Amino acid sequence: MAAPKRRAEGGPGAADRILATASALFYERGIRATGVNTIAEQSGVTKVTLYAHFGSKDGLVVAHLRARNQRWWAEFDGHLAGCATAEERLRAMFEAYRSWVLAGDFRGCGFVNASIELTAPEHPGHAIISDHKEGIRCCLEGIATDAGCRHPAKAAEEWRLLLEGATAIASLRHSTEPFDHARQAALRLLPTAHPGLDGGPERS
Amino acid sequence: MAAPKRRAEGGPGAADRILATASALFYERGIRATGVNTIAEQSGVTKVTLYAHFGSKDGLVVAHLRARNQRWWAEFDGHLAGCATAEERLRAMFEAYRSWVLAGDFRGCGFVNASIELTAPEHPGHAIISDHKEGIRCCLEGIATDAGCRHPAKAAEEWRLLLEGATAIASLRHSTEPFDHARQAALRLLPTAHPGLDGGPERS
DNA sequence: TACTGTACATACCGGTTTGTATAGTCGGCG
DNA sequence: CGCCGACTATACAAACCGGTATGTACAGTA
Repeated sequence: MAAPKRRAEGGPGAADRILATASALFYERGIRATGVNTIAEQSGVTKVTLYAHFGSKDGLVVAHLRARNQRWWAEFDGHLAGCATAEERLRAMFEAYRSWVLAGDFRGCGFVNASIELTAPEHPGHAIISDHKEGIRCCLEGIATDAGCRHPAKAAEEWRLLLEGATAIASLRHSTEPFDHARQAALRLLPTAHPGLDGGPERS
Repeated sequence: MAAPKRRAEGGPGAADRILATASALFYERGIRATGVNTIAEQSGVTKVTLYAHFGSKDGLVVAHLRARNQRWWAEFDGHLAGCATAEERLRAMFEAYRSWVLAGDFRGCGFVNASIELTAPEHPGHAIISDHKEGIRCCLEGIATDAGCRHPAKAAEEWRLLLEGATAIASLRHSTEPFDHARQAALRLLPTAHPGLDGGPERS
């Protein structure tokens, strides 16, 4: 058995164990590729218990996305803590992603992956995914504002594209390089070098 | 019946019909979410015929990726034809992606989506996906060279991140805006404004 | 005429999917 | 003590998965 059938004193309860294994498997193998049977087995729990806690597989998927979002921001705040200037925070942002690749279990953005797998557009998971991405954009806009950009929203939008693109390419090549390139490009777009111009002449 | 059982005179053969429907369904609904039964039905063909032509579902997936790659480059060449300068070609690149969203059936990059769904790292599809992405990078590097960049490879890498990120975000929001932002950022990174400097001061 | 290639129809294989029904076991608490 | 909530074990349903076996119909060709 992978886990004790009966909750060890002080150990995590069934619901926590289920959510933890589901979160891991959904990210590592994909949502569709992971069956509820496997999740139940791996968490040392019966399917009945799983359904008593989460109602359906979709319910478990939603719980997984919520939990992942929380974990993401917790880890992220840790990376950004102690950054004084806006540029430092921008660097930390890319560095956070970079270290994520090094952690080993990197398989791209779990939210983007989920949104691809969740074909039904009305799936409640999509709202969580949108919120997550909007949160990142918002965070970047704060950095742009603090950096004195004239158009912070625009800068944030461009940085987020670099971040997102680097995540996609890093996932394909299993490399940290894309984040180095993305960081360099982002800093070059940072208007510190060209104050009041958002990084350069206005072109479209 | 969706299609005539027997090949109409001059119409596409069974293999072509199978590949066409499979390609459409794999992209629109996802690979795992599309069963061979559905593909056979939709193309007006029996499963036996499908297996006679493609051997297995994986074989069909590979054929789909190959076909999609060919179609992609064909359409792409059309967009780039008639562009004189390097900047025009760069603009056309983003414009091609933009018009793709407008076409209606946009659901992100089919190759990135496939690579997420094809969990097994040894799946032959991954090689096709890598080739596709490398082809784009190569195309961008050509543009960067023609534009007189000192480090064309670097510029190409950055542009591709913008392109890839815009595709991901556009897929989430079903909007053409990401490509506008990406194009603007790419042009700002273009060294035309700062010849010999690859778009600005060297920062890292 | 005889053969070959292509596609047909039908039925089946073992396995997996999500989800449920039923009955039993255990620990803690009033 | 009795009860309740959390959990287990087993079994099942109904659909679907990729893939195969058997046999037939028809067009073209040597």
